[in-house]
Amino acid sequence: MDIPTFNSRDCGTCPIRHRAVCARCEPDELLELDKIKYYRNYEAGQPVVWSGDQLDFVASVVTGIAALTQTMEDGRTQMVGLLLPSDFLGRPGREITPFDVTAVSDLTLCCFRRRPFEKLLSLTPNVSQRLLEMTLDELDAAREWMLVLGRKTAREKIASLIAIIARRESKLQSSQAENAARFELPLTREAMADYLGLTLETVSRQISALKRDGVIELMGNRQVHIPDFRVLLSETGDDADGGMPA
Amino acid sequence: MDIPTFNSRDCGTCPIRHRAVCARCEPDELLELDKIKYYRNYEAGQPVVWSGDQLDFVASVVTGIAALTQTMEDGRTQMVGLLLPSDFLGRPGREITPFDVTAVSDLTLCCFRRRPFEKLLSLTPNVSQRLLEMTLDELDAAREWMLVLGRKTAREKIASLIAIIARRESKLQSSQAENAARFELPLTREAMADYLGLTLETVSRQISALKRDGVIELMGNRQVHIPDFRVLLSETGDDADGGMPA
DNA sequence: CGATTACTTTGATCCAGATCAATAAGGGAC
DNA sequence: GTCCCTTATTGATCTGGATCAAAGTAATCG
Repeated sequence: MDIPTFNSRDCGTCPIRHRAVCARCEPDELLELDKIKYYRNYEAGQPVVWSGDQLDFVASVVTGIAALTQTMEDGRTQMVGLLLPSDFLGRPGREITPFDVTAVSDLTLCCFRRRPFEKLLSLTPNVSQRLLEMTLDELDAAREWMLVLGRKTAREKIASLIAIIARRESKLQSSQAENAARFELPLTREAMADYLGLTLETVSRQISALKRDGVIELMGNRQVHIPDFRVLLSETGDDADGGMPA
Repeated sequence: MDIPTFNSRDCGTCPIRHRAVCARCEPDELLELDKIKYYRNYEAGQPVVWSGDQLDFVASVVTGIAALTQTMEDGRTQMVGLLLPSDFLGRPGREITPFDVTAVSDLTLCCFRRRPFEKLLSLTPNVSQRLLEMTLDELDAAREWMLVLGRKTAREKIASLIAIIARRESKLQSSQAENAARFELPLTREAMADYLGLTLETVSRQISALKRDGVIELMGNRQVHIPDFRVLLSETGDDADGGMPA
């Protein structure tokens, strides 16, 4: 993950300008992007949009975490996506969001008004290629997650979720000296349950079990320490090699 | 879903040229696409690629059905995607497939060698926009499916699967005069189980139950008749309005 | 045509995770 | 500090779907 520093300040804040785009865009493409860009902030728990509502912008996550959830007629809910920094939200060519979007932690979005963004897309192959890449990544992650939902046991689900978060978090601080890691769990037990297709009681029980078995250590409810990452991975049920991008 | 007939024969066979692309492409972009295009055929059951293998082409489905599946260390498998005609397979910018691709029925793919296709992508905004659209559709479908896997009961899962297939099939023949439909189930019980995160016994039991309750009628094992589509939908657990694209 | 093989249905039992219910532990605000 | 409220843990019981086991039904092939 090399971040070319065409313009270091902006590259750090707007994922659509990150990497690929920055490296290859013409300066005036970037100017165009900047002209229609603005930031929005949400507090933890606050809704971004409801399913069925108009979403008049597309955005990418700068900091914080957003959840995509779907709700059934009788109120059962399933989280169908977890947007971490640099993930993309919304889609060009569609006005309506098919799921609820909620800020799970304090959240900053880098937004682009839809119309100008779409226009820009049709003119600049690099921007749309970058967007395609991001979308394909999210699709891979979604499919990875289907395996988790469809076939894993409760214990494996918890281990998988912790592994994914650990990987994303420690990628940011990239301080994973060896096989240990330490980070903050950004989700409540309920949110985890919602993501994993479990109940919050089961989540709690399995976390306790992993703690008891020495796979993870908890300081308070959120601060996690993983003494040996390989042990955690062996609990996910995944293939030793290929497992888990996201 | 209007299919503009820029060139009716080709539009019917190559989904990447369908719709959006056909309507907006310059003739020479289409020529470029045609130059690097070729067809491949697979028999039902035959593998297209294995997880981890090189995939030196990208493709879209012309006829038949392909399944994307992932396998866990201990052999548990989960289908993570079902590619129906016009769906896209493979991704520009990545050589390796992260899941097994198998022909579920006899299958024809419209293939493009990777390199020339990527080059074309970077030059023609319309083609990459079209591809982006298709990818976003698949992403939506994947997320829809996460709800099915995470929160639905076995009966609801079966009803959802039948509803999705019915919608895709009858879209093709668009002969759904009123609320009835009749079509071929293209999957074995085992493949359904694999997609739904169930066992084949449970699939069989639930299909029998839906038959007993008059929601569906079977002639042989594969031919399905749905007397009233709305009854089937009420069994999916989805919201009356917003439910199930894909 | 019967034989072999693959697919499907149905039955009996078991167990992982849901559900119901209570208690404990943080974490602000005052 | 105490009170209130949200989040988390733990226990007891129940149940939907898995698992194990056995027929039943098509399809394919010599």
